Amino acid sequence: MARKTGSHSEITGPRVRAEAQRLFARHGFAAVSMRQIAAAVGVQAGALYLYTPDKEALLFDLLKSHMEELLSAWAEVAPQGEPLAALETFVRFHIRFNLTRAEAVFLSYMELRNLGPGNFAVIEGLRRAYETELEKILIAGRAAGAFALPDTKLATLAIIAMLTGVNTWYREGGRLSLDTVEAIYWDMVRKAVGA
Amino acid sequence: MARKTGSHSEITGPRVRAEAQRLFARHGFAAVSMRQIAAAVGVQAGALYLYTPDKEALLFDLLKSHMEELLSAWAEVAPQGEPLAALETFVRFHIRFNLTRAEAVFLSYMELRNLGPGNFAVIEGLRRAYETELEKILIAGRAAGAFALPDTKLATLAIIAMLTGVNTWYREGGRLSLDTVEAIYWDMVRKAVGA
DNA sequence: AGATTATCTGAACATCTGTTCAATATCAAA
DNA sequence: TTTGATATTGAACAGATGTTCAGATAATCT
Repeated sequence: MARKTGSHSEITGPRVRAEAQRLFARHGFAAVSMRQIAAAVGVQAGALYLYTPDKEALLFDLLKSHMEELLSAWAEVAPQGEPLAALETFVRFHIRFNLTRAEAVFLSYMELRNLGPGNFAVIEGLRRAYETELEKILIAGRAAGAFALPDTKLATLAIIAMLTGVNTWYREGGRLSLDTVEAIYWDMVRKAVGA
Repeated sequence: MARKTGSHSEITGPRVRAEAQRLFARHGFAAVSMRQIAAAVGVQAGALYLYTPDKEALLFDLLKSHMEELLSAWAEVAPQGEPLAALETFVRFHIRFNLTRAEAVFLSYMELRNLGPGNFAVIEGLRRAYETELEKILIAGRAAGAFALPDTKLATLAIIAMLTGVNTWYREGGRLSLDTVEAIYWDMVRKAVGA
């Protein structure tokens, strides 16, 4: 047996990444073997190396793609107007976007330590770029007198931590609708920044 | 070679737990082998099984001890008075306590998935008990008209996520003193709850 | 001093690890 | 229909994995 009927790299490649993301998120990077990923895809372990040079590169690829999609999704939505409206847009965007990609978000927070120094720096840079997007809003709002904040850097990290926390408990069909959750968090953030 | 001079279970036992915690936090539970832990303690792998029935039990022990110490440390500090003061006490306690035990906190958030269902339920129960401590304050404050909160459960989770986030960036000797950080976070929390 | 208990070694177990590669079957183009 | 590129297998590699246990040494008790 060798090449399988109907085999195409445009199909197998994405499936490898998808199964790897699912398994890494569920069990952790180190706890998942290449053979488990291969089995989930329906292929032998050796075939994975047509799609990644090694295991760490597979993780890095997932994290990098996620962060880039996060940044470009924000770029499409990012408002230019008044800081208060911009902050509300950010809060709702962050909650909604992260909930649709819970696995990738989980990985981005939990598996950074499995990256080598170079790869780590790349992901950290992308994360910092995202944080800067929020801080720009806070700085503008403070300059305009709309927000009362002792420290915009800390406020940035505090708000992002608070919003990302939604991922740990929100389940579709639960007690509160996504819209309600967004509204409640926006209410708390708005008050926290003194607006 | 067999028993070593000066060997005592009261010394080796704690060292096993300490090194395991250090290594698990640094590299992740699945990525650390029993032989690595043993080497860090200065002992052969087989000797670890005098102190734990298996690897998962070692992790469970660390998580359970941490959560119990967290709860009992809070019990010693927990104020009875007015909700606003109680909330400030909680905020400062959470930040300060968690920073002194960064490794254990990290483990408690990251390695839960490596526990079997029974052990998982125990830790989750302890975590919920801690969350309830905060929610009790929020409920009392809302009843007294001191806080304006649409949902105390969400506020509980939001506040804890925000405060725990400090662990990801705070470093001793950094830009801000611990006192300043506490004050800034307390300012944001106080405003967020509408007080 | 001798007997008992506590602590640790070192080898062994079966199985799993990431990765490489020659062989082979299918696909797409000429 | 032949040809070359593409996708996959399956075996192999050297080493690591969690765990057990008989044997050996040190500490402690009588």
